[in-house]
Amino acid sequence: MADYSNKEAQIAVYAKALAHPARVAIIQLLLKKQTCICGAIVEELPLSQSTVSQHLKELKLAGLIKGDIAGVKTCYCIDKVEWNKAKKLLTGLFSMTFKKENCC
Amino acid sequence: MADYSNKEAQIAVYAKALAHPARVAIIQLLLKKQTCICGAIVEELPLSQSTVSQHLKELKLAGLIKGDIAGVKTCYCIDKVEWNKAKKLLTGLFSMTFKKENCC
DNA sequence: TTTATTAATCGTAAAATTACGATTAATAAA
DNA sequence: TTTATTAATCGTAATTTTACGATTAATAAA
Repeated sequence: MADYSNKEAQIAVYAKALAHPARVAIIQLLLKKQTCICGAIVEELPLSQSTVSQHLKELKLAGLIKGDIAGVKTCYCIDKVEWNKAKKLLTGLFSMTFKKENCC
Repeated sequence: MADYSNKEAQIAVYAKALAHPARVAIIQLLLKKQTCICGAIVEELPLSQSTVSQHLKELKLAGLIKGDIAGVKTCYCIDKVEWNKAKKLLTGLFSMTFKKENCC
């Protein structure tokens, strides 16, 4: 009956950001690669430039990444502070202990 | 250009399941509570019975929970095996190390 | 200055999500 | 058997997401 907690809402925001394989792929790319130029990301994905741009926008909206315009190109990278918040919340959820054996 | 990996796709499936505060709340409830009767879950959420049922269906579809019909009621609980798979994939993603300092 | 490159945004269509009330099917209780 | 309870499903409307091509704005290169 009560409303959701901030924590629950924020977990949902981060989870939603990772709720599409393209965005998961982008995040992994940014974690691994030396470069984070938008064009390179587009090349790695089976999607058009505009669609990739949209996914980048969503990740940016959730706070997980940030973009830095460098001339004609844009350099993306993980926002470490926000990423660690997400890590804390998500791993926190998954590290909760089961209070009882399954009832089902 | 290539397609997504199974891993990326599966991470997205689990993340999508957690991409709504109501479903995060349900999962937390099932992790904490002694009881997991559908009616009790409905009472805890600011949503109608049918909407909660829909969210339960989505969580079940992602594999994270299972339901056991017990007479007129239905008892829900976390699917531990699947939950641990999700835990492994998600915490795996978040434990990836940064290969370089931020470029932005 | 003109041309090319890069990435964001616009416009749009199709599909998916979210929410609800109403109905249904199944079991339990009277 | 009749009535009540529970939860799934149906039907539906509103919103959001996803995807693309086309256009735009900005910078770089010729």
